[in-house]
Amino acid sequence: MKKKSVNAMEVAKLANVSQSTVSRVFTPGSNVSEKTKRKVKEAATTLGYRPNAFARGLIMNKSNMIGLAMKDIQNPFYHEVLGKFSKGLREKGYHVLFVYTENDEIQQDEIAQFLEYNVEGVIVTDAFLSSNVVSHLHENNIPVILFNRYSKDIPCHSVSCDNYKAGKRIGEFLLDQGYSKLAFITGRKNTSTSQDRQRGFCELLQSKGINPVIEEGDYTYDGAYEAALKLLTREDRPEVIFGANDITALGAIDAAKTLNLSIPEDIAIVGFDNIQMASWPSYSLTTWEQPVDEMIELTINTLLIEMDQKGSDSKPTLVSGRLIERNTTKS
Amino acid sequence: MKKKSVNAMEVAKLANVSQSTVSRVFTPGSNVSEKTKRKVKEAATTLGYRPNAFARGLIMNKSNMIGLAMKDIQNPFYHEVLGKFSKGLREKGYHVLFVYTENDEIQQDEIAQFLEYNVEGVIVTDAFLSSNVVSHLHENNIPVILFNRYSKDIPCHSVSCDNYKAGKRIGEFLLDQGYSKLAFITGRKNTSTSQDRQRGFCELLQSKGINPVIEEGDYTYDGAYEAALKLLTREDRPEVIFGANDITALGAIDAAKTLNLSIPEDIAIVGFDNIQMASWPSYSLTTWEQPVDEMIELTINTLLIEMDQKGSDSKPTLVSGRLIERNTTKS
DNA sequence: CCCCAAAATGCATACGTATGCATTTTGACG
DNA sequence: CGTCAAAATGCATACGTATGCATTTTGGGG
Repeated sequence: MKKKSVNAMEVAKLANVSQSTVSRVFTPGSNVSEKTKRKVKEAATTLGYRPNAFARGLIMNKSNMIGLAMKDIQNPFYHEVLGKFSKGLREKGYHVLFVYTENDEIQQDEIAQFLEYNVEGVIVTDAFLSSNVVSHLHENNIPVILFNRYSKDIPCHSVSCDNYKAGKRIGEFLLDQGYSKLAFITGRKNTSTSQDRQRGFCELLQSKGINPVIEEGDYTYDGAYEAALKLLTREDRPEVIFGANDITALGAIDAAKTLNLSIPEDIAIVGFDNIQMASWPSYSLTTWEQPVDEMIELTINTLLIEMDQKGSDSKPTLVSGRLIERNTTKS
Repeated sequence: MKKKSVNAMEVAKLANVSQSTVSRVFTPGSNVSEKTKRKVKEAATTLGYRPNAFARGLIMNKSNMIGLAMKDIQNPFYHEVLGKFSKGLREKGYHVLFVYTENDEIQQDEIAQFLEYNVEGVIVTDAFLSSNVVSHLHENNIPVILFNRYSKDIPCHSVSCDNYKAGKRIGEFLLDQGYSKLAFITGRKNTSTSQDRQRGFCELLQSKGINPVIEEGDYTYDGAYEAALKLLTREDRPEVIFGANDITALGAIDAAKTLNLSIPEDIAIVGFDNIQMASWPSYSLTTWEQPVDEMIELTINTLLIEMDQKGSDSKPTLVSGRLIERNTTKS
């Protein structure tokens, strides 16, 4: 069985034109008469011809691919995000080269794929970049954008929720509800998301003279469960736990249930992300909704602009979101 | 700012060799002396050279890419699967071209991407292919494999859990526990997974003279919640609900909780997939574990074999899995 | 019917790599 | 040191497409 690579030449022969003309038919905005365009398209369909993306990419120095890196984590939030990125990018004519990374930090050899395949941009969600990886990409004129992460040490664009403000707003909300003993379960400590939510939350409380208890989590259900158990068995039990994300909050809910505490009477709980599960009756979690669609759109647009005019100043983009009140806080 | 495409020629000049030699250095198994290999690699590092995958793919007619198609669904099971595929394929030297589809059936224009980029194989999870799409791929010598799906109308390989046997086994188990009034909530009716689980379950029960109640779901939490409400408010309430997957079962659990039924005393519930959430204390769901790692490995290996020697007979591969007993069934 | 600008098309080349074949280098042995 | 097979390297070309430039065709006005 032979390799049947139907190429532009064969189409050209069948349509009695030159290979150039075939190429032009498949290049929008070229000068081709309607008549030959029809003729060529017909021939192409007959032979089942499709332009070879490799040859095209080689000569045009354009791959139409975007690299998408994502870390292994049990958070449905990112599954949703992945789908929306894929859809949004396709609408703009780009394809997704996907890399799943197991390390906290994107490694050189994972970037290597992106470079070899000439991706035109890279989106990183839920993972880090060391600054030399970023500069490695920048040297090759490939813009990078962090989704839901940022770092001031690393010169690249980012789009995320204004976690600091959201943390403050949540603190404010909880004080308004009359709570005075509050706790926070962190995510992985080295993530900007966790840090900012904590900082906003704590600063607001401290400005009112309240010092929240901090317990360390890692954005996983199990980690949060353990952390919540510690908090809930303190002699001085908090009245509210704010979890760094929804999964964390769900872990805390289950820990409370295990201890036969009732929610929100004995312990109130607040999460962050508004994943689908947060609305399930078993949990009905009060949480912060990130405007995912807006964030995705911003990310894609920022990246496309950056691909056009390389080297604009990198700056973090922040969106706000809003509080979703459900039944894990008193109303 | 110029396009700085460091190519093999520049490396060759720096290392005082020919471009051919540079190419050979980056082609495993070629004849190159150790000395020049070192010299070239050093020059390559200095210049930051990476072989251009497009040029390489063009001449070798080999893209080292696998197309992965996945449908939009709120099932964490597939998130896990995606990660493992990505990892497994990379270990074999392949990259992932990712396509998220919103339709039940993979469309021609989604396949088009795969063809243009010369993917060497296609993995489809949780979605369908019409037979003309499959033949379209086969015409181009691209093997396709269905993960967790199959169809006897469509001539292509597949790897899935033996859902029929598992359904039987679950029926058997529940009868052993002494239940006699059983119900099943389907997934999307047109999926082989849902059909087979239902068929195995029902056939076993019917062989014992029991007719389970069937309620229609769609593999979503909300659909299952509604379906379970219907079942649980029947005058003749079932003792057990078997949900076509874990998400379905979780929806059923929450419906039961909403009605203040206790689990498993008033109503027992069984799921399928053993997603992480099934083990969370709030649910602690009895379910069927699919041997995901084994399935992934089988899928990848089958695909690679098929890529080597095209055109072997397509046959479904089945694996078994096992029952995980937790607290939603009496022990 | 002719003329000429504009539109359409063809020709030739370039993109960066792999590889068959020719040529040179290596190194073991006589 | 000479010989010669094997190893290493270089040369030239091909992969399939896009595009600048040259050439041909088109069509409208005189």
